[in-house]
Amino acid sequence: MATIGDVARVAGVSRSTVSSVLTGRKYVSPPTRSRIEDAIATLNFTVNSRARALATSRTMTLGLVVNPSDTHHVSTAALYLVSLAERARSKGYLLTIFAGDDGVREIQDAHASKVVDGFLIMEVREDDARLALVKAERIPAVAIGMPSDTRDLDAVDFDFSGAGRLAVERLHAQGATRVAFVCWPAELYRLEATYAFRAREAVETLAAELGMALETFECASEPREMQRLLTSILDDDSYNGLVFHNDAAAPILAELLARSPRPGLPVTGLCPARVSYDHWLPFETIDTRALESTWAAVDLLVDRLRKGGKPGTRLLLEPVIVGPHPSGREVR
Amino acid sequence: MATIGDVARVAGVSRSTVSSVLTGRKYVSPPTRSRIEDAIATLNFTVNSRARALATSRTMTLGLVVNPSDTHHVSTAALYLVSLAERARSKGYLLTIFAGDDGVREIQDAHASKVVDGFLIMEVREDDARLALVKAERIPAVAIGMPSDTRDLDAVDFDFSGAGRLAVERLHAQGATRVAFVCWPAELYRLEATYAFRAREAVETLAAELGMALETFECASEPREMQRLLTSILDDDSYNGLVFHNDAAAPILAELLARSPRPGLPVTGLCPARVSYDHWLPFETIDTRALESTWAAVDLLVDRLRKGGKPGTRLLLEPVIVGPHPSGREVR
DNA sequence: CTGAAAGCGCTTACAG
DNA sequence: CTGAAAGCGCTTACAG
Repeated sequence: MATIGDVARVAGVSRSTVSSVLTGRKYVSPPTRSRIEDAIATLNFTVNSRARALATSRTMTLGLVVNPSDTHHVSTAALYLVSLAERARSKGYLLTIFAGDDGVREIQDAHASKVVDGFLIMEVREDDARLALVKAERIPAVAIGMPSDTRDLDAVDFDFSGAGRLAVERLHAQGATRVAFVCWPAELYRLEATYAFRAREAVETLAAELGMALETFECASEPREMQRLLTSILDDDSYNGLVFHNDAAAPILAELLARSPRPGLPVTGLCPARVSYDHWLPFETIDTRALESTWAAVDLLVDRLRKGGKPGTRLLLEPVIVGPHPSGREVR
Repeated sequence: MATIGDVARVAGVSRSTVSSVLTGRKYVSPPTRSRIEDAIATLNFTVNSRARALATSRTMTLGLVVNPSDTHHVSTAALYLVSLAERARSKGYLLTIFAGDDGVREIQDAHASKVVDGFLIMEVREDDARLALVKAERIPAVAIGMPSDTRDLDAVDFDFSGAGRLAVERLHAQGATRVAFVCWPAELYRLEATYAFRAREAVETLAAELGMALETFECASEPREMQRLLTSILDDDSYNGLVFHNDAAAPILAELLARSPRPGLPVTGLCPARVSYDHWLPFETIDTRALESTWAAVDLLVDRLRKGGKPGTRLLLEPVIVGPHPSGREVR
């Protein structure tokens, strides 16, 4: 493998001059530059990223911190990993995955060993030790999720509160008075996963304000349980509205509604457009914009890394209604 | 951040001795060792991975090469990214994602810039330029998929041929004589994605041998198309058997069968147990063991990296029948 | 506009 | 058993 020294020799210049054209941080006269470029081409030279990382103390890679057990519920998040990597790459960064039960340890280790420049933290909780760590240690990071306290923290998320309210409004406008709210497993609310409890809070609060009778059903993660719960709700004629926030149960709800449609029951779902599309959900859905929010997080982190500055940006993506069957829309 | 020099000073030894305890490649007397360990603890020292990588010329990270457009079809693969990262980490490696339309370029660049030690190549095709590259350049890599020619190549996959045969046998044993075979979109066969065409070849060949009438239906990737195709097949009473190999269409088939069950129609599916479980597929399924095969690929690559040796290992995972509704089994 | 020198933080023969 | 020295392949002030 050719090194910068080889290039310098072939081009008849010093190593620093080669480095100058490589980094582009210094003016190099056109003739010298082109001699160097020729040498690079003939030697098929590529900068050694390890050496560069050591010299610059930047690795040009982002760490994605996920909790492997949470991913079980939020497996849609996994769908976006590849897109995240593409997004990062388009900005000159690589993406490496940190999946460990103890995210704090992962971040500490990775930061101490200087293996990445910053972190994207997924499946954020209201009281999240990982966020406390990055704040305290001033580790570059952005939260994908929205805890209440975002002082000194960069955070990006879909507006789950707004979406919860919008869902209730939609049903209210259709005359719903007795509404069932099917949501995630109880565990996620115990953990206070922000995407779960923000939506729930909004749904329950607005329903109360509007004088609607709302019943909340935490939905277990076993298909059998899901089916039992959903069947009992669909069979209960007293409901005239359903708010649905559980990506994992979406295919089963679609199945049940396909088996016995309930045209008189307005349903509004919250899930990524991709889920709505793949399962062809037969009801309107508020796109939780999973892809866009993770992209925005990448953009924000890269920006912070490049320009520095104090964290504290809070970015919330607006709810958008899609479907039923948004097959006309570009979805991935 | 403390460096190895700081540790050496505090412990009153040379930097090389510190390095010896860090790498564990040299004997260090217990007293010296414990002085060094104390110093490491009090200084909260962590090896700088960039410096180590430069010195050892190993990065301790694996590159996962995926094709972002294929992932659309094989989105289940994405489900396993996190697990792959965990598996790699358990062996001391990090995992970074390379998602680009031109996998060859990705690999070349990453290899030249020495950003990873080896590659896991997903969604392998029969005639795959990425594999040609790693063979020619002797780049450490393992294919997740099984091309016909595996000379000088490490390859791991689920036995899609065996599974195709098994599926046909199952239906044959149940007296099926006129069988519909629903498979992936035509595009995947044009590309000769090995998991797709191996299964298909096996299904078609064995059905012919057994004198069964088999009709193959390539299934588009739009839900609407899927539904149309599946409906027309289910409505056609002349079929008395169905082989189903299309993870993406699984939820829709489940939906249709839920709506109008066809107890007289034996169905055998090929898909990851996870898909069968999540969608609660109402028919038996041959688990394509996606998680296990990717794990095996990690293990093989790490082994190759550690022990060296000529590539040429060919590992095929045996088909296993699960379901219907394998809810009793541990699935992730 | 270009180059010589020092430095990034490790590891690894090589002496002793 | 331990240490001094060279080297991994870059970048970056600093001179000139």
